[in-house]
Order: sequence, then structure tokens, then C-alpha cells
Amino acid sequence: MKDYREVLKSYNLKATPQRMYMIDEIEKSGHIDIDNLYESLKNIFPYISLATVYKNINSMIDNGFLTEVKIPKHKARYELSKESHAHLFCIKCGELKDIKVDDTWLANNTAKESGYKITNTLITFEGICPSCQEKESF
Amino acid sequence: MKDYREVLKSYNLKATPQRMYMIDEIEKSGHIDIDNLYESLKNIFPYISLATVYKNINSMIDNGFLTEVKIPKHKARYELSKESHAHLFCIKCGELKDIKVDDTWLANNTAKESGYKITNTLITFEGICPSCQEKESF
DNA sequence: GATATAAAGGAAAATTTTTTTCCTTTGATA
DNA sequence: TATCAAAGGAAAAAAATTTTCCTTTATATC
Repeated sequence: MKDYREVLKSYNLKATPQRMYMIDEIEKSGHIDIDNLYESLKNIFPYISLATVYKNINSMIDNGFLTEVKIPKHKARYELSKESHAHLFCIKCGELKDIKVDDTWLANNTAKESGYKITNTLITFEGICPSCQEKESF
Repeated sequence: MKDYREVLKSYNLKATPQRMYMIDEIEKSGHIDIDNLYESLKNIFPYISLATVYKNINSMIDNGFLTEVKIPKHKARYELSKESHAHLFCIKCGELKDIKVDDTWLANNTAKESGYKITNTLITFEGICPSCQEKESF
């Protein structure tokens, strides 16, 4: 597991244990929402405040270290910012995973058609994951 | 402007004046958030309750008549459900507009690659609209 | 290593957002 | 026109998020 101490410093954020563990947890899970993150942090820091979790999420989003992923009908989840990718969301079990998608053509085409200068393309596929498809077939 | 009385009935929802006007307002604006919708409704129904707006939004979402559009860093907006389309969001002025995009190849490809059975593809382009690009160039 | 200091943590309160409750009113149907 | 479930409004409650205020701590400097 990568050590994010230096990364945090480069973002002008102190490498506190709470923050280090938050990042580990987000990295480990891939995507996590506030409540699960808070529950998980309480195992290590029994007195951690939910406000701390919010404050850290916000500061790390503000400087681009974290990205918020909004999902239909669910609470937002957070991920480490990384190269552009789309999301697959299973409407049965709630699993969220990354998938690489080439959207350059789509974005270029849309820019041309609309006159917008496009800075970001957000793609989320909703569907049923392989494991939930199996369960359904019974 | 279309009369949604019969449409509402077909969804088993009463065509109350509040609801009819809500729908008109959503249709007229294309996309609107709760607060703007509430403010606009108060002009016609000074005593309308914000709870009524929420309850109606929710019931109309539940039966598929409305769709919630989540936007990075902003409150959700609501639109009349319509055939599949993508969204263009201007990060300067907040304008949100529909755009037709052919995502069948994208979805099929992702389904094949991931094993997911994809039921919906959500695409939002973030960028700067033509009008805001002009303002920027000064 | 000690120390100065700004940033971050925790607890509690405050604010904002959304939902629920409870009672009254009203739209749809007969 | 009468019936009744659905919907509206006001208020309260619940849930989500932010702010405040004071204490603690990470980090830079000596």
C-alpha cells in the first residue's frame, strides 16, 4: 500500500493519522461513502468525530486529491483522484467499480456539435453485475 | 404547452393544481432544482409547503415520470423523463442542457468487457458554454 | 531534541436538507 | 352531490452537513 505522507504534504495538508487512515481506507475500498468510512475509522480512532471526516473529505476534494462520485438514488462515494475513467454501478448489490472507456471521440464530437469547451466527461453505467445476475436466475 | 392531466392519471397521481404547475415549471425550465422550483411555485401558491414539493418530486420520480439529474458540486435538478440523452453542464453559469448522444456502442462494449447487464448509461459533459467562453475572452 | 505556530481534531451547536406526522382539504369516481 | 383515498399545509422530526470554539498535534526552525 502506497504511503501518502508526501503526497499530502505536496497538497499542503498535514499527514495526520486520521487522514492517513482515511486515505488507506478509500484506496482499499476503491469507493466508499461517508457512513462506511466513518464506521471503519471508528475501529481505529474510537473518538473520531464525523465532522473530522467531513472536513477532511472536503479539503481533499477541494485540492483535487479526492473525487466525489454521485450515484442515482444513493449517497455519494469518494475515490482517490486518478486518470479519467467511467463507473459501473450494480443496482442490485451497490457495487461500484472503475472501467476504462475511451470517450475522446464522444467528447470531441459533443464539443463540435454544441460549441462547449468540454473539460470533463462523466460516465456511469447502471446495470446488474455478473454475480447478481447469477443470483437472479434462481 | 402539453396538458399533463391525463398523463398524471395514467400514473395514478391526482392532477392537483400544485402538481400541474410543478410539471409546467419543470418542462419550461428543462431542468430545475428544488429551491428554484419552490420559489417559482410560491408566486402562484403563496402557502405551498416545501414538503409538498418534496413529496411530489419523490412520488413522480418513484413512478418514473420525473428523473433526477445529479451534478458535481451542485444540488440535483429534475427533468421530465424522456428518451435517453446526455447532459451538458456549464461550470461557469450552471446551465444544464440535453444533448443527443449515441452510446449504444459504448454500452455494448462495456457490457461485453465487464459482464454487466447494462440497463442505463448516464453521461454528463462538464465544460464552458459558448456564452461563457465569450465572457472569458475579455 | 525543544519550541513555536498554524493546521487539524473533537465535542457540541448550528444550519441545511429532507422526511414524517397529523389533521384538513380536494380531486376523482360513482 | 356524496364518498373516500390521495394530496396539501404546518409543524415537528430526522438526517446530513457545516461551523464554532477550544485543545491537541504535525511540522518547521532553532
